[in-house]
Amino acid sequence: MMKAKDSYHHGDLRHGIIEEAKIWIETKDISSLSLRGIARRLGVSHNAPYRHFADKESLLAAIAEMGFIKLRQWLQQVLEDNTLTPEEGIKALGVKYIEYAISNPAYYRVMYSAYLSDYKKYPSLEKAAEESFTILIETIAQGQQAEVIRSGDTRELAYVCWSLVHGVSMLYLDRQLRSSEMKSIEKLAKLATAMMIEGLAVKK
Amino acid sequence: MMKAKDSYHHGDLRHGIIEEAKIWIETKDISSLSLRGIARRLGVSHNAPYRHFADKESLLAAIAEMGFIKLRQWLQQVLEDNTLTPEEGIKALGVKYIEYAISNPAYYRVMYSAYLSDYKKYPSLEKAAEESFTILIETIAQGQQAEVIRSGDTRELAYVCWSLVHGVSMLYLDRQLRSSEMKSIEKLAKLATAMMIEGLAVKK
DNA sequence: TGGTATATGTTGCTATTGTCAACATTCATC
DNA sequence: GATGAATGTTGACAATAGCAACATATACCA
Repeated sequence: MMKAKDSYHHGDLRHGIIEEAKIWIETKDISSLSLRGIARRLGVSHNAPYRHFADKESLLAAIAEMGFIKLRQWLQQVLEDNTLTPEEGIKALGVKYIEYAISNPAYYRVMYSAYLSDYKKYPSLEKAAEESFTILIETIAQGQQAEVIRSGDTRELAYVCWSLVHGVSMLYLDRQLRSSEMKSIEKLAKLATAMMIEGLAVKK
Repeated sequence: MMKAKDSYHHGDLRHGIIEEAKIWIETKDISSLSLRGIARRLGVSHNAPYRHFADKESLLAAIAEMGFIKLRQWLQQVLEDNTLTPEEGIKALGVKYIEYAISNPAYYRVMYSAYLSDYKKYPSLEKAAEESFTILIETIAQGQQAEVIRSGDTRELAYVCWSLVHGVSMLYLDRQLRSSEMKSIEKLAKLATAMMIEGLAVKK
């Protein structure tokens, strides 16, 4: 199924639309994204995208879903290193999470933008989001079993961790962190996760 | 300057627009917000809002600015209690911040939505945002002077705290925290700030 | 091989929106 | 009471989302 130029059919329009949307969001911004604009860039009629996405929100949902799947893959990489202690694992997950957001701004913006009002309308998106979150939950649970992470509602602890790395990511992407510190976003990520671990640790 | 019904002039249209926009964002969502819709609801011509706001983004900027001013007021209330230790103060600030976000979803959404692409276009907004952040910075600095908060770049520590409470707030507003836990958002806020304090504390 | 259902793309249309320009009315001030 | 400024209105234009009807290519089957 090759892309055939000048042919009636595009070849892989669905994929092309998603890629173009990602570029748009990265270079311009998400609020100006338009299906017609994307169609224009792809040299396709203004209604062609509707053969692949029910509406604009469905396109965003598809992108978000891919974003969560990719996020999970990134986080999974961290777990492949079996030499890490539970604390190191959680810290590494946090840093990796922030790295992901920064490296994939378009994905991350769509995943957590208010443009996707109702997650529940897209079950596969919800599933992908939950699956990436599961990695964090399980890692924390392991730490609790090893008695290096404080006991208590695992999901709640995971929410706190998630909130922290999500906050860092969003503030960074929204350019709320002063430019001088932008260079040291990695440093901030490490500081944040290090502090998080201290809050997670069992009291001695 | 009373609101005069059936008169040519509205009375206080600027204020009315902002209030109506807030209601819209709370009941519907920010992406569907339209100036014409607001004008319609206020029984005013579709272009009347342009006498008060240069464009749609300017309206959002005005709302965001008010949001930051109000946030600062909320946080300031915490500081008025002189009996708090630095740690308690920081914890209370964090909880108050989250309470603010939850109690004022429309404000908070606008303050941190991607719809306001360029903060720098609105200097007074930037100033209001920085001023509310200053409260956190100064409180942490005091804790450092009292040697109960770890030393290091104060602004960076403040960024971590801000990220955490921002993350909790955004995830809550975006309904990413499971409904069963939604009731206990206050509990989550307390847990998060308590963990944060442990990460901030000086090592013993 | 040829024919047909289906997937994919196009054209044309309507309703809505943001925003501009020109005009109307009221208010505030001298 | 007159006049300039503030505020509101009317009418226009371009862009957009999304629907319906139509066109073309593709896949699959007899």
